This record gives sequence, structure tokens and C-alpha cells, in this order.
Amino acid sequence: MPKSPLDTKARILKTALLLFLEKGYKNISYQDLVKNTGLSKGAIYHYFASKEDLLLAVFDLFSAGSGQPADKKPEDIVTDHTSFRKFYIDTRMEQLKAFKAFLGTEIANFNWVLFCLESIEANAELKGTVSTIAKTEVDFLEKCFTGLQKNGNLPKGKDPALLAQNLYYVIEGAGLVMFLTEDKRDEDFIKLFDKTLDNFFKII
Amino acid sequence: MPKSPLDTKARILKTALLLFLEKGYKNISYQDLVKNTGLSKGAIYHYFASKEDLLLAVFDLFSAGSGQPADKKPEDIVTDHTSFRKFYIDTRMEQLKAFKAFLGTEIANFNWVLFCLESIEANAELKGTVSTIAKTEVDFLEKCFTGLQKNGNLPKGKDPALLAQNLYYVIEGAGLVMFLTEDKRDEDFIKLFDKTLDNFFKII
Amino acid sequence: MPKSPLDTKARILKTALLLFLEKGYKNISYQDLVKNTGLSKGAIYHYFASKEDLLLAVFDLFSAGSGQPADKKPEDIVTDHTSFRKFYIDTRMEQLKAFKAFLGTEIANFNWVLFCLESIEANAELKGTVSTIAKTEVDFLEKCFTGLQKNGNLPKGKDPALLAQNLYYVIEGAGLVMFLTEDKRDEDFIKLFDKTLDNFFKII
Amino acid sequence: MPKSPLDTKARILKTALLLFLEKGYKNISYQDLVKNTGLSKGAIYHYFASKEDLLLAVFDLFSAGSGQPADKKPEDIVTDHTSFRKFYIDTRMEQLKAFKAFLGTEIANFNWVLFCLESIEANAELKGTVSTIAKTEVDFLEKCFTGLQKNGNLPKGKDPALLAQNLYYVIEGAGLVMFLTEDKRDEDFIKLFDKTLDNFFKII
DNA sequence: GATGAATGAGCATTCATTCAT
DNA sequence: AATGAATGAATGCTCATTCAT
Repeated sequence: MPKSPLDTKARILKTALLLFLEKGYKNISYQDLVKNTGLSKGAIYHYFASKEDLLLAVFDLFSAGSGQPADKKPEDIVTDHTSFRKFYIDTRMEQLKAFKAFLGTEIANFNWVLFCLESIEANAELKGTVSTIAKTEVDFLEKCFTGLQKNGNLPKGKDPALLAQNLYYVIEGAGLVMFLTEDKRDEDFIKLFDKTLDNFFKII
Repeated sequence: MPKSPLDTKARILKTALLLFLEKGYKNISYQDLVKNTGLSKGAIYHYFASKEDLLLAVFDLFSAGSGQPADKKPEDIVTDHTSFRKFYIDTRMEQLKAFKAFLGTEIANFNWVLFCLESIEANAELKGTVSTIAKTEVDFLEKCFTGLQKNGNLPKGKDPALLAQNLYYVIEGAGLVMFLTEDKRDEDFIKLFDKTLDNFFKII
Repeated sequence: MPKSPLDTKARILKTALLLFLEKGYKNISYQDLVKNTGLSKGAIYHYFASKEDLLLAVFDLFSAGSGQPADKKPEDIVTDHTSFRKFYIDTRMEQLKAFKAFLGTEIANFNWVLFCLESIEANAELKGTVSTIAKTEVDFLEKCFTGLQKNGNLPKGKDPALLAQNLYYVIEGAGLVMFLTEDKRDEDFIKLFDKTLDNFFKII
Repeated sequence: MPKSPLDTKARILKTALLLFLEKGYKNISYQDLVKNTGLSKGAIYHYFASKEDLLLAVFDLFSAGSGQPADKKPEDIVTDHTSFRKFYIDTRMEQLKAFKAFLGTEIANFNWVLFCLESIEANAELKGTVSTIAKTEVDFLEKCFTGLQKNGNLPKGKDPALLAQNLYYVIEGAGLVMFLTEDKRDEDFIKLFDKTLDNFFKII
């Protein structure tokens, strides 16, 4: 039974993140937050001056959870297409697992696109944060391609940086299209990413 | 000063499309529609039974304007990378020009991602429509790659269909990331698409 | 296919009466009237200046259909309790049959109490009309009791007029209570009236 | 100046009961409630989730105020017609007085029929409550008739239960007809009930 | 005679926010 | 730290009515 301020604040943040990701920032009201935190409106306002303020804190949390692991060296782990795919999927699954563990619950509908769109709509400065996340992800992919290159598994003359950029877009694009055209769950996205990487290797 | 029912209905549809694309479906209220159409709430309800009903009609319009031109044969027009890029950009610019001409006004913020997300959120059946648009676009790109192939400008063993699929994702992904990380205008997207195609050709 | 003004006006009146009785005056909108008459709003306004105006005409129709048959002589027909009950029920059933024939359709929920209440609420002068209906009904019942009296089937010293007044109230009260406490159909009311008369004879 | 939640909730309930009885549930808008409670719309919604929810609570209040006093023994108090009438009228007047005292104001138009009709229209389950009120009232009257019987003031062979049922209907019927045909005030109803009882005794 | 386009006031309801306790 | 009472603007929607055709 959490009583300390830190616990309460964390509880609000986690609940808000979960709800925002599931249904979007605009679709979540204070009533929802109250119901799902078990706290009162006043308590939430005690920690966050406004809904936008809460969003900013939640977005920080989200971006922290979106980073790539710094303890691993992709360029050493990735040697060929197979290890590339395995490493990428493993990393994302770990990320997802960590995320769920952090939230302490399953998340039915991981609508991060809507969440990000509404976030930058509410506060355009968040574009910077999204941009950083994107760069980190591209860097990560670039290191993977470098791994391929070091092992002679990259066709001559292909630039790892450009490949990373393209692959990043492919993954984002595939995710977005899946969102817009299919009913999906978390695991579907993992499968999608695996297939997407496979296809990408076939065209480069 | 339009008086005929057809004019009025079209006026509502155009205005709604414009506003929905600029600010998203949820962010537009009947008050906004009233202000921008110069009509009364009642008049809008006379033509569309509900906001969702209006959305469906607007989405039809949007999807109609999103189709690729049926009168052109991409596989004949596209012969090399240069003609590919030129043809693709020309097509999109024509599309955009036609769209603007149809709406009769500039559109400041072409937030089609938010519009699509909110649309399928409001009515999941619209996923089918989005899916069709996506397929049409991929088909179009596939024909372009076939053009390249016919002219010996495609590396051996590369599948036009797979290339089209990937390029489609790259374009969507690039567009999405641009949305989430930068301030952009219509023309910026055109430039982005040009650069995106250029980069894509470098990695295949 | 009715085209003459009279037909149209009658069609509106019948439809309105049916709808008002089923759902109450307030619950029926012009939209309902349009849907059920197959006419346009304008057409209805052409014949009736306002909703209240329509109500007044409808109420006239209703009160006309609520009268007792002038061609029959209750005091001659009613001789004992059995003939009283039979005559009363027969009369009401004929009334109901005539009503349905006139409307040209079944009526699911005969909520005449709500209809009357809302009618006098809309125009207090209608109280006069209701009053007249009530008097006619009491007169009718008085003649029935007179029939009983002539045949020596009325306890000495009982005043036919007073009995009629009481029986009228009993019937109205029973009907109202049935409305407020049970789900009922037209036929249930007929049964109720029969039982009510039977019980009334037991206490006088 | 009431500040406690209980006061506020009670204030809303009383005001709503008063207004619903005066003009009917449908005719009262939140605007009316706001004007008459001095509270804001939001405050009312804070206590009652919807208009129907408010109605249910109000109806409970109404039904509570409609019960007969449990502390009195009608079968001992009522001995003859005179004491019957006096006891009945006294009871109703006390009821009315208590009601007014509770509401803290006069009530101009006690339209309980419309209120009940609209209540069961809004929520058919309320028929159960109305049914209970009716049964209580009939029981009460039956005990009165039992008092008459015990004192030899009931003609032989008359069933107190049947008499109670009939008298109840007579009273309701008389009340309804008065509503539909005359302008009336609270006191008029008391007078009406007195006269109604008097007449009823003459026919049994 | 008849249509239906257009109006605008009014409705129940939701929402983020403030603040006394 | 935490509650929840109270606010009032805004939302989608319904309605009776008007009127040009």
C-alpha cells in the first residue's frame, strides 16, 4: 500500500502512461485517472499542475523506456542477417517486457503513434524528444549494419548510416500501416518487425 | 453564393475535410464547422446525421483524392532512377495541386496521420478503406519498379513487388517521422519524398 | 395513393393521433410525423400552423372517437348485472375496433392518460373537452344503472347518478393504476374493465 | 447557507422533487435545476450521474413521503363513516403538511400523475415502486373498513378487501379526472377526497 | 399543395480546473 | 499530502419553426 509521495507520484505517472498509450491523451479524462489510480483529482493536481504538465512527465517516462540498451555493443553482436534479426527482435522484446513489468500490467492497445501525435500537438517542444528517440534508434541500427560490414555481410559500397535510416523508416512505416489497416496486439508487432527486417535484407 | 443543396453539401464536406486534416477530427467541433462554412448547426445536421456520419463522407472524399491516376502507365514512363523520381514527385504534386484546387484553399497543416488514426478510431471499418489506399499505392510503385526492370535498371534478382512494399513503408515512415520531429509544410513533404526516393535507390 | 387535400389532412391527423397516443405529445417530433406520414415538414405546416394547432385538431378527433353511441338506449338494453357487463364491454370493444379501423393500424401502447395530460398542459382549454367526454361517459353509465333499476336489480335507495359517478371513477382509477404498475395491451384493459365492473357490483 | 455535501445533495433532491411534481420530469431542464438550487450544472452532476439517476433518487424520496403512518392502527381508530372520513382526511393532510415542510415551500401544482407517468417511462422498473405504494394504500384502506366492520357499520357480506380496492380506485380516478378537467390546488384535492368518501359510503 | 433547406435556441452531458478543508 | 465539492465553458445533438421555391 504505497503511501510515500514518491510512490504516489510514480503511481500516477504509470497509470497515465498506460492509459495514454492505450487510448490516447485526449481520450483520457481526469475521471479515468481517478478511477485507475484510486486517488482523488486533488491528489493528481497536487503533483501535476495541469493535464499538459502530467503529459510532459509521462512523455519523459515514455522516452526513457524507448531508449536502446547502452550496455550492449551491436557492432560486435551482429555478424550476419540471422544474428541481426535475432538481436533486433530480442532487444525489442526485452524492451516490451521491461515496459510491461514497469507498468505492472498488460497493455491491450499500444497506440504509441496517437500518443506521440497528441503529445507534440499539446506541446510542440516534445518534437525534440521524439527526434532524440529517433536518432538513438537510427544509431543503434547503424551499429548493427556496421557489424554486418565488419563481417563482410554487407554488399560493397552500401553506407551503414543510410541503410540504418532507411530501415528505421521501413519499420516505422510498417508499424504505422499496421496500425491503420489491421487489428493488432503487441506480439503482432514483434512478428511484423521480424518479417520487415527479413524483407529489407532481400532488397538491399 | 451557393444555394443549391449540392453546393451546400459539398461546401460542408470540403470545409470538414480541410479542418479535419488540419487539426484532426476530434479537435474540430460543430462550432468550428459553423464558423468555417457560414452555415448553422442545423443545416449541417440536415445533411449529415451525426459527426461520425460526416466523417465517413469526408473520409470517402479523402480516399477518392488519394488514389493514383489510372490514365498513366508507370511501367512505360519509368525507365531509370531519374524518371522514377520525377514521375513520382510529379504525380504527388499533381495530386496535391488537385486537392488544393478542390478545397479551394491552402491547407496549413496537412495532418493526415492524425486524421486517419482518429477516423479508424471512430469507425474501425475505415481500416478497409485505408488498406485499399495502401494497396493502390504499392501497386503503383510496383509498376514503377517494373518499368526500371524492363529497362535493365534493376539489379538482378530484386523483386519489384517487395521493393514497392519496402519503398511504400519507407515513404510512410519518413512522413511520419517528419510529422513527429519537425515543423513542416506541404512542399517540405514533396522535398522529403524526393530525398527519400534518392536514398532508397542508393541502398537497393 | 391519397392526393386530395382532405386525404392529406386526414392522413396527418390519423398519424399524429396514433403517435401521440402511443408515445405522448412531447415525445413525438416533426421528424416522427414526417417519417410516419410520408409527407414533408412543409406539408404538415401547410395544414397546421404549429404543433399545438395540430394537437388541438388531433384532440378533437380523439374526443369524437371517445363518445358513446347515440343510437343505442342503455336503459333498455341493460337489465341485470350480466347484461350490464356485456353491454359495457361490447360498447368499449366496438369503440376500440372502430378506432383501430379508423387509424388503419394496430396501436401498441394506448397511453391516453399521458396524451390527455400533455394536451391540457399545452392548452388548458382542452379541460373543457375532457370534461365533456367525462360527462358523456357518466351519463351513459347512469342510463345503464337506470336500466338495472327499472328491472328491480338495484338495491333500494341507491341513486343511479351517484353510482354512475363512482363507477366512472373506479374505471378511470383502475385504468390509471394499471398504467402505472403493469405492462399492458389494449385487450388487457378490456379484461380489466370487465373485472372492475364485476367487483363493483359486489360492493354496491 | 448549506455547505456540507449532505445539505447540498438534499437541496438538489428537494428542488428536483418540487420541480418534477410541479411541471413534470421532462419539462424540467438542468437550467431549471441550476436556477432553483443556486448550484452549477457540474455540482448536480457531481451528485447524480445523469438526469435519470436523479429521477430515481427523487422518486425514492417521493415514494417515502407517500407511505402511510405505521404508528397508527386504522382498524381501532375508524369506527363509523364519520371517523373514517375524518381519519382519512387527517392522514392525508398530515402527509401533505409533512411534505410541504420537508420541501420547505408551497407547491403550486401537485402534478403527481404526470410525474409518475414520466418516471415509469424513463425507467420501467419504477412500476414496482408505484405498485408498492398502491398496495400500502389499499392495505391502509382495508384496515379502515375492518374497523367499520368490527363496529357493525359495514353491511353484511361486504368484503373489506374488495371495498378497499374499489375505494382506492375511486379516489385515484376522482383525482385524475379532477386533474384533467379542473384547475385545482392542494386543498381542493383534500376537499375532493372528503366528498369522494362521502359519496362512496352512499353507494355501498 | 408541397418540398426540404436553413435557422438558432435549447438539451443532457463531459471536461479540466480551482479551492476550502 | 490528499480530498472531493463546486465551477462554467464547451460538446454533440434535437427540436419547432420559417421560408424560398
